[in-house]
Amino acid sequence: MPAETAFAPLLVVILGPTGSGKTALSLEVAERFQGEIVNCDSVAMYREFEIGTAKPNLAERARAPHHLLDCMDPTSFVTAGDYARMARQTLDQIRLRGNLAVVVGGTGLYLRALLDGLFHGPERSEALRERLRRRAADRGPHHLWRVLRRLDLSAAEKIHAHDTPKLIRAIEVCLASRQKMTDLWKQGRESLQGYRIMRLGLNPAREALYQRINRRAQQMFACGLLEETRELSHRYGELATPLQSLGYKQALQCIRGELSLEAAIKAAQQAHRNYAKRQMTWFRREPDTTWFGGFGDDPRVQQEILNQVQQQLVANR
RNA sequence: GCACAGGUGGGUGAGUGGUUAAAGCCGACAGACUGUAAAUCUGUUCCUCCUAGCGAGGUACGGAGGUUCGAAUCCUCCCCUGUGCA
Repeated sequence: MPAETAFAPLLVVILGPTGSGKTALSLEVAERFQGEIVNCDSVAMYREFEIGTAKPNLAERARAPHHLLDCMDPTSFVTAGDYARMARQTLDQIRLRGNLAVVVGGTGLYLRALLDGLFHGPERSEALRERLRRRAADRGPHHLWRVLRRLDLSAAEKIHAHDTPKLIRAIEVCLASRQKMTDLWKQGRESLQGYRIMRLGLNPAREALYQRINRRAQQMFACGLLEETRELSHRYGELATPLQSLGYKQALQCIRGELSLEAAIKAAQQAHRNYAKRQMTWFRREPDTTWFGGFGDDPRVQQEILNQVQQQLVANR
């Protein structure tokens, strides 16, 4: 370990798929070591979205300070860049207070943006995107890909011709910066400095995870997800970003009469399961992660993790 | 009991004599991911073998026979399911 990081403060990162018990675990860690929790879940950042996001409830939030939770207006957009900036500021403040920062979340891109940084590229341009989308609509399915190939061949080789959002971002970067996106990538990223990062991964058995996800999604509907969705869609319009996400999307379809309640629950469960799987694909690549084959609310898993964090904190001194 | 309709791979559902191990969709599994990522996209998906290939063999469209060079597809009988009439 490099000398300058040997005495750097510890940063605990808890990652894992949805339903793996990250919240319960983070609370234990924060309580025990005077920690503050930094949310790293894209949808949980939006205010007023409660039931469908499985945010920590009020009693849970009282157990430790929480950050980047409930901090955005439902009509706003958050990007990975926004998140990384806010999270880094939050981390600085926690450090000044002498507390342990515990980053908890399931949004892989946000976590990477925070820890590794993003490349130095231009921000989104809504106008440009609108133009691209419109042109793509009447010029056929591979139009965007052909445009990108002309602007940045190696980017086009990496991005599949069907992957519209990534093609649009790449074209946007090339056009706005007047450089190839892949050239900008070569300039590197600004990774988070000054912390000893301890990544703890939760990886419960797939079958058990899916069962838990099914149960939880059903409970969300039983606890009033439909009512919450109805209210939020009235207030912010059906197009509000968080209303497009897991559970809310299906609830909205049910409200519109496109899905029966039973079908909506099934679809929501399915979407959550698929999401959990995608998260695992992402997190498996996360470097230097210590994996635990259980749920974060399992006392044995908690005990083991508490011990390991303890050891790291002692080693820090 | 009679009359129709139908039984296809994990599910759904095409296919009605031959490049059909069987479309498509879903699921499952695996993968990608550099500013809306709870998004978006890709691959594999009967079994066995290898020199790992538009490779070889074996099974497979309810069951048993049959017709045919060749059957998921045609014929016979049987077993199930749905609907209508008794």
